Amino acid sequence: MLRLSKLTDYGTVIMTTLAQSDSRRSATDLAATANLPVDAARKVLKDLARAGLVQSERGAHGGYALARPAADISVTAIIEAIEGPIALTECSIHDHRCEIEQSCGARSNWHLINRAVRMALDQVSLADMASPGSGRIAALARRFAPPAPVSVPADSIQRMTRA
Amino acid sequence: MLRLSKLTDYGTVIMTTLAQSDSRRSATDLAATANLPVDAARKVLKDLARAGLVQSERGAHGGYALARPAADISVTAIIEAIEGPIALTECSIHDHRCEIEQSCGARSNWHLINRAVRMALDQVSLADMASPGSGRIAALARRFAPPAPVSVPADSIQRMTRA
DNA sequence: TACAATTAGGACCAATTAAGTCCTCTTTAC
DNA sequence: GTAAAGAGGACTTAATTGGTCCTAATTGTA
Repeated sequence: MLRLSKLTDYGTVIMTTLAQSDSRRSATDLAATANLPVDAARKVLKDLARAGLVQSERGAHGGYALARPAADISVTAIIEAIEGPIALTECSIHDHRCEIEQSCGARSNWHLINRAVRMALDQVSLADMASPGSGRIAALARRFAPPAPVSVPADSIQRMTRA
Repeated sequence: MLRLSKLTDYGTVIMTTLAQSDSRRSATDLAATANLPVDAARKVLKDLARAGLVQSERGAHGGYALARPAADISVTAIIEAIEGPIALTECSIHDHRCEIEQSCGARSNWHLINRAVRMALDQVSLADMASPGSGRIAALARRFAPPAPVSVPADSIQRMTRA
């Protein structure tokens, strides 16, 4: 569906909450603040810790804190920590696992499209997510808009039907 | 998983095949050319027809053809024809269907991030997909690369931990 | 007119994936 | 020693996807 999993969504919310805290927070505490199911929050935090995005401390008074400044954590990093590498199609990462690979003219393009999407996500940092009014994300969206008019000029249209 | 469904993938392959044909092709024929399961191809073609991306003709010698020039069909259109609107998160399209909506600081940003991704996809046309050597997609990927150095300059990092 | 080739529109089932729980173990402060 | 916390993973249920199949409607041709 080209949709992030719910856990990933939770992940961004939790990270945003963490970015706005100045001390270590427990999973329970974070879940309560962010209004998330506790067990799910725990699971997500474990993933984030494994990926090195948050630092965990065990034991009484333990909890989680960002492992580095929010500006240094991209949305991509959060997504990939929870659901693995971004890959719009099977062939955008693994080669040779697709049966039609030979006959498929689209493959090399998927690599590139995947990269474009990944870069879009790469350029949004947790700091951007956590400061709604900053306008940096809006600026990014603007930068990605088509350079010229939205639709291709009619005389440049090359019909793909070939002889 | 942030992955397109297999049917969508088939859709792009089928459309690519169609873009390279100069006459109407039957579902069976297209499936054979593209090396896809026939039933799946049929299903995809029905979706594409409903969305107005291909024109169908019933009866003997019926089949499918692109409804407009390949340069006028975006990858977004193909994706949305098969799996509905692009929405990275629940809240990127529907408002009010998420329980944590009030408390969630990330929502407004997801709208914008979603838009950025959508625009990336918007700018790839079927004509681009169908001509592997054109370099237009590579150019797009380049345009989306971060403007300055990849990592934010250290002195501009604003720690999100607040008092 | 009958028939064969096609698309239209779903229904159905099996396999996979995601979401949500729960359990046990380890670590640490008090 | 005990309670609070994270680590790691198993398990169950629900949702989604992928693949198949069936029946109707349409159209060219013998």
